Amino acid sequence: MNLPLDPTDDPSPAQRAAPTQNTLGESARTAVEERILAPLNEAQRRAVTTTAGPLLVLAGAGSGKTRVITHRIAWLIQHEGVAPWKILAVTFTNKAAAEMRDRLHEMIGESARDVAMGTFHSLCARMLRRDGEAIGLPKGFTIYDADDQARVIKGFLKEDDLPATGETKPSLILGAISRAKNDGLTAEQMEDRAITHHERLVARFARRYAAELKRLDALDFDDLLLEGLRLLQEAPAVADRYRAKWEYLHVDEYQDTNRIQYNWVRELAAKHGNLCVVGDDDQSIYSWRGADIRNILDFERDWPTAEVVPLEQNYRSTQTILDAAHGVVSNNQGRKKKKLWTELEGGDQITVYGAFDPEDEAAWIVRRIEEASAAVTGRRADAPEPVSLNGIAILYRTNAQSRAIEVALKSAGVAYQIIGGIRFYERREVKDAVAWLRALRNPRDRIAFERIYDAPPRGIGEKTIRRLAAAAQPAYAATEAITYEQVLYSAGRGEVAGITPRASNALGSLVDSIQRLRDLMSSVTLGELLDSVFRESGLRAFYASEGPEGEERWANLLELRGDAERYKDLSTIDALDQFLEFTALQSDQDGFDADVERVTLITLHAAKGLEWSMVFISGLTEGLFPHSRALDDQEQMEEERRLCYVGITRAKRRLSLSYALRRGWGDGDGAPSRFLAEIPEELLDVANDDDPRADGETRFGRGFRSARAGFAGGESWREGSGTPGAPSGAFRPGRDLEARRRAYSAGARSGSLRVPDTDGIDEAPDDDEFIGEAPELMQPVGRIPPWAATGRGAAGAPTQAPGTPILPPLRPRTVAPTRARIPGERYFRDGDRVLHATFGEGIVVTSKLTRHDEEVTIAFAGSGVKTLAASIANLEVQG
DNA sequence: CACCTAGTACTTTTT
DNA sequence: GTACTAGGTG
Repeated sequence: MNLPLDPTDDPSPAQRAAPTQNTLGESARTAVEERILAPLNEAQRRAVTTTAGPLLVLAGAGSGKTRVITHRIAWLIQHEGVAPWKILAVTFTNKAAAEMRDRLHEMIGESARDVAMGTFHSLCARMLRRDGEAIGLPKGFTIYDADDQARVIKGFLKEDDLPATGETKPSLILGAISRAKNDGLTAEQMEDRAITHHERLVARFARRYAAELKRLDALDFDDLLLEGLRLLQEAPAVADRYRAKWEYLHVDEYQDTNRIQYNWVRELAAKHGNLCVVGDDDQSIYSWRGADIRNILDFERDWPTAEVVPLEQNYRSTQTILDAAHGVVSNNQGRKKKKLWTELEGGDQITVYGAFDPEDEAAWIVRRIEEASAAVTGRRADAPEPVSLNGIAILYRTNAQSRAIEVALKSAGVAYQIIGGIRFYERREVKDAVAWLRALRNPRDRIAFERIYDAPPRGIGEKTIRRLAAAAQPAYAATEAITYEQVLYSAGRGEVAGITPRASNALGSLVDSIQRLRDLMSSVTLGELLDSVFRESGLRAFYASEGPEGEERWANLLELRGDAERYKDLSTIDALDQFLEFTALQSDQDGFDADVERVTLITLHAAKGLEWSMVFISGLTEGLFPHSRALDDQEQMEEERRLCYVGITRAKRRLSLSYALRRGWGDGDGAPSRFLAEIPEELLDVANDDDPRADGETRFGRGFRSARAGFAGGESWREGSGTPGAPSGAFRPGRDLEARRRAYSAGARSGSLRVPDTDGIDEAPDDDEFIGEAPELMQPVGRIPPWAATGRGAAGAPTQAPGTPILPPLRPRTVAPTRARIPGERYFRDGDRVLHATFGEGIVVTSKLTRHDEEVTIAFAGSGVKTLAASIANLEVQG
C-alpha cells in the first residue's frame, strides 16, 4: 500500500515549479481529450467536462461513479491545466481514497500524489493537527474511538455508583450524545432542551463528557468533524488558506454525509463554488450515523445554479439483478424516480433457498460455492463459468451472523476473509501496545494510561486506578498545567494519599519504564520505539509465556511493528501522530483485499462500493433483515430496503438469497423477508422447490410462497395479529407460554413434578420427557432485554415490554440418555418422519450419537422442537 | 488488594 | 463468542 501522504501538505517548491498542461498545443490537447473521454459514455463525459460551478452527479449503482471522479480529476489536471494540489476528493473510506489515487496514478502518473484525498475524518484530523491551535486545540490531541469513549462514561458511572446497564448503558448514552452533536447541539443546549428524566440524565453526562475530553486532550469521531467545521468558521485566515488551496472539490458517497460534513464542504466551497458531489439517494444507508438524505435531495435547492447529471447505465450487473434491485427499492416513497439499465440482458435467475436453521443455510451456501468454483479447484472440469473465490462474497445484516457461515467454510476447507467484526486495530494486544504510544504522545490521555496498567497486569488494580483518578481531579482544577502523568509520577514517589506502598512501588517502576521510553523518543524511529515498548511494557515477556494464544497475539504485535516501519522517514512525533491517526481512523473496509483467492464475508453496510461476480445475501428473514428495529418505523424500513438494494446491486452475474426459518435463541422464528416478496417471481429460482418450506404453511413456519402470497395480498404487518408469513407452528413465544401453563397444571394434577434446569437440559430424567413442571419453573430466568422489544417479535407474535419476565423453557429441551441401546448405531436420519405418543407427528432435524445413546432433535407440529433420547422416548419412524 | 475463574447476559449497521 | 460480574485465592 502506498505511503500515507499528508493531503493537507503544500507541494514542495519543485512540484510547484512543475509545468502544467496549460501550455499544451492543440494536437496534444486533442490527444488528452481522446484518452480521458474515450472510455466514457455520454452522461459520464458531461460529468467529467462540467468543471466550473456546482455539479450533482446522480450515480446509480455500478454506473461508473469512481471512474467519473478519477477521469474528472485527470481532465482538470491535463485538459484544464489545474494544478493537482488544487484538487480535493473526499471519500467514504481510506480504502476508497487509496484506490482512487491508484487509478489516477495509472492515468496521469506521479502528479496523482499531489491531489488531496481522504475521508472527512482523516482530512479534519490533519487540518486540526496542523492548524487546530488557531481555535485553541492542543497539537498532540488523541483521537478516541468507541471503546475509549465508553471507558470515559464508565468512569462517570463508577464515580456515581450507577450500573453500566439499562438506561445508563454507555453505548446508549454515547449514542444520544453523538446524535445531539450531529444536530449541532452543545451540552448546554441539550440541558436546556431536556424534558424527560432520561434526556436530563444524558445531557448531564454530555456536559461532563465534553469537559473530560477537553481535559484529556482528546477528540472523538464527532469532534473531529465538529472542530474541523469550527476551524473553517472561526479561524478566517486559516479558512481562507484552505479555500484558496482547494479550488476543485469532490465528494463521493454524498448521500451518506451528515449536516456537519455538509456545512464543512459548503465552507470550503464558499469562494469558488466548484463543488462536485456524487451520490445515489437509493444507497443512503447511514442515517443512524447522522447522514441526512436531504443533503442529496435538496442539493439543487441549496445550489440553484447546479448542473445535474444522472448516470443510469449500469456496467456491473445483469438485467435480472437490476430488475430484482428495482423491484425492491421501488417500494420506497421518498426517492428520486429512476431506473438503471444495462446492456447485459437476461442473466441467471436469482436462486432462493429456504433453510431450516442458520447451519443448514450456511451448508447450502458452501455447497453452492464449491459447485461454482469446482472448475477452479479442479474437481469438475465441466462446471460452467467457474468463479474464483475472490469473486464471491457472502453478505449479512449483522456481524454475529458470520459465525455459522465461517464454521461451514472452515470445515469445507474453503478460504475466506472476514471484513469487520473485530478488526485488527481493535484487538486487545494491539490496542494495548497502541495505548503505550498514546500515553507517550499525550501525557493527559488518562484512558491510555489506565489501559497500560493492565497491559500486562502489574499489580495496579481498580482501587489504585480510582484513587489516581481522584487525585488527578483537584490537580487539574488547581492548574491546567498539571497532567495526569505528573500525578502518576507523584504517586510513584508515594506522594499520593491512599495509594498503598505496594501499588506505589508498582507505579514507580512503571514510571521508570515510561521515562526510559520518553528518553528514547527523540533518537529512534517509530519501529524501534515500538520494540522498546514491547520490552519495557512487559508485553513481549507476557505473551511469550502464554502458549499458543500468546503466540498469535505476539504475531499481531509484530504485524503492528511492520506497519510502523512505513513511517521510518518521519520525525518520531510526526510518525507517532500519523501512525496513531491511522490506527484510529482505519475503517472496516480498509482491511479488504480484493486480490487474494478467498471468499469474502462482509456486512451489507461494509459492502457498499464493492462488487463480486457471485453474491450471497443470507439471513433474509423478517426481524433480521429487515431488522426488528425497523419493523414499526416507516423511515427505518425504507433504509433497510435501500440496504437490500445495495446488497443486490453488489452482484455482477449471480445472486443467491437465503433465509433460515429457525433462528438462534428465544426470539422466535423468522418468516421469509418481505424483500423476497418484492422481487418479481419470474426472476427467482427456488432451490428447494420440492421442500415444504418453499410452499405453504409448514411445521416450521410459513413457507416462502405462502409468505409471498401474504405480502402480495396486502396483509398488514403493522396492525393486527402479526407479520404475514409468521410461522404457524412451533416457537411462538405466546404459544410456548400457553403450553407451559398447560403442562404445569397437568403436572400439578399428576403430582409427578420435576425441576428441570433453566437451560432446558435435564440431567438424569427417569422418564422420556417432562411430565409436569414444578412451580419453580414459573420463576423468570431473565427479562426481555430492551433491544428485543419492538412491539412485534420476529415471529410476528406480539412481544412483551422490556423487563417482562422470560419463563423457562422457551427453547428446545434436551433429554439426556440414561440407558444404552446398541452403542454407536444411529437409528434416525434427518428428515425422518416420526410419531411420538405425546407430541404427535414430527420431523427429525438432527440426530447425534453420544456415548450411551442417540439424541434426536425433532420438530413437532404442535409442540415445538425437542431433543429426546432415542432409548427412552418411544419414537415410531413412519414411511 | 490484585488477579483468576466460572457463570451470566447480551448481539444493527461504523467513520 | 464476548464482556462483564461475583466470588474465591494468594
